[in-house]
Amino acid sequence: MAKEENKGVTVKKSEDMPEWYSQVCLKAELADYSPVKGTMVIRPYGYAIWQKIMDHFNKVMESKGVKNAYFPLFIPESFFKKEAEHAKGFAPEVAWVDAKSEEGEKYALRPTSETIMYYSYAKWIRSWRDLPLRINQWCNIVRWEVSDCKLFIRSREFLWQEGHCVYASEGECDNETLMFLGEYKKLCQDLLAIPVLMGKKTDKEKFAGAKYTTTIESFMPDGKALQMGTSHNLGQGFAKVFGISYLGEDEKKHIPWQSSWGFSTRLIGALVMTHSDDKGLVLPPKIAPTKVVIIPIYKEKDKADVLRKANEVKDKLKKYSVELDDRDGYTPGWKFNEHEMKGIPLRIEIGPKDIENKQVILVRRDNSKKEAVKLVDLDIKVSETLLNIQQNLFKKADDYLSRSIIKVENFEQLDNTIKHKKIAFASFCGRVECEDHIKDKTGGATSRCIPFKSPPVDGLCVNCNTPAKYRVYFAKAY
RNA sequence: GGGGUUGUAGUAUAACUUGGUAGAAUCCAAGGUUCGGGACCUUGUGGUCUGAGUUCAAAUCUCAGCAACCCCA
Repeated sequence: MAKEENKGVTVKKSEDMPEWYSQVCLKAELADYSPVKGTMVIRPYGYAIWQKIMDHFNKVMESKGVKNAYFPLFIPESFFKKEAEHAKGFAPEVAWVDAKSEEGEKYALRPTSETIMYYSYAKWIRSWRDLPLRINQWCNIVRWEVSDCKLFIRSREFLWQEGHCVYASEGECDNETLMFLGEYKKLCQDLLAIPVLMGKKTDKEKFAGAKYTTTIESFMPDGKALQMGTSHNLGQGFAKVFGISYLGEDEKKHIPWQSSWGFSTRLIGALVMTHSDDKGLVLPPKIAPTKVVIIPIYKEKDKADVLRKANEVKDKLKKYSVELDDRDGYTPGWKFNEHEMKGIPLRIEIGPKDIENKQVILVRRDNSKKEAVKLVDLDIKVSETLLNIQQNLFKKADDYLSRSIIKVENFEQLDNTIKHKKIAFASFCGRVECEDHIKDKTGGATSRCIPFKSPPVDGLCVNCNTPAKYRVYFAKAY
């Protein structure tokens, strides 16, 4: 047990989640604050997680024919004005730079890159042979938030990927919009062990300028939903205003269809909130930069023997990204706590007793279970346990999500469900006025998504009692 | 957008009410003893968020700025 208040996380996740969350991010050395309000430093340990996410998704994109590229940070004001809905949607949070063009035109720092990219697309796309065009960029984004900021979850500058594709046909665009959303779901569930709800956004919540927006939503332990990624079918609106067209095989000019899709460093925030506990960060093995840490335990006379054996074990397990903590001057207990704070999935303790018994002690971060494992079985045991931790974390989160969804039949039930920090699954007509009203009356519940396989509608809208078009998940959200 | 709380070594704090030498801890550095769940001794480095004002004198009182956190929209 920690004796000093300032050593571990000093509040319980269940009692003060905002404070707990900040402490875990800071003390696990994922992130730090920076002097400009609403900005943050992603520290090496946090960035290592982002790199793992990038590695995973770069492979996915490569397999789908998406190329990485980079477009400028600065966007001319006139570009925003071309697509009215888009301009209106982003206007409140665009940051403008002081420097202007020689003609006096203002420049924005990109809040998203549709306009600057499609200017180029219009030059590059001439023929049906140029399609489909699939380009992604990894970059920083600036949205000058006025509401409260939170590490990873909401900051004025963040990192993301944005994919922008152009297709000859609507069908192809529809298919790939969904395909990329599906890849996001796989990333969240397989890599991050975070279950998600998948569906469409309502008209109120869709991306400014899109024909429709699809989304994956996760549900945090404090009862708030978190958008994990979105994929938009942009229709032909942007193509029209940016002059993107191609000559078809029929020798006629056509307007193409476009999609865009993105996820951000927010995923790291979701990762922290979903799995971690009162001892600090808990990382699913697949995303953990270090999966196994070895702690040697010795008195001075045993030191050489223990370290030799510890190095042998490290070598044997090197395919799991294993670290040997052989620092002098820290007791084993200190090291246990530190690596628990940083969420390393598996700990191996090796001391004189273990060497004698040809074994090591294996300790899981997710449930603290300790077990003696014979050296001959270690490789297979580590492999199995890492897999089991990954599955266990997903299952816990998935059970929580399932338990949190409450089917409601009227407004009173919806309101009650939101007050109890659950997700209400409600019949809904889809009108913006109704959604505004629900948000207002429930103290902030927004529609998270209309599931793709929405059950047959048999009821009336919870707000206006007209026949409902579909069922929608409502929850408060980050 | 509205309201509230807070800001003192790297961290977490004491002194603030009643203005008067910023003090213990921990971290960090050096040396020594330790080492199976946050060990200990000795020595050392390091601090009042920024800027104005009041005052002989400001960590303390006033104002503004900046930042963090919380609640509500």
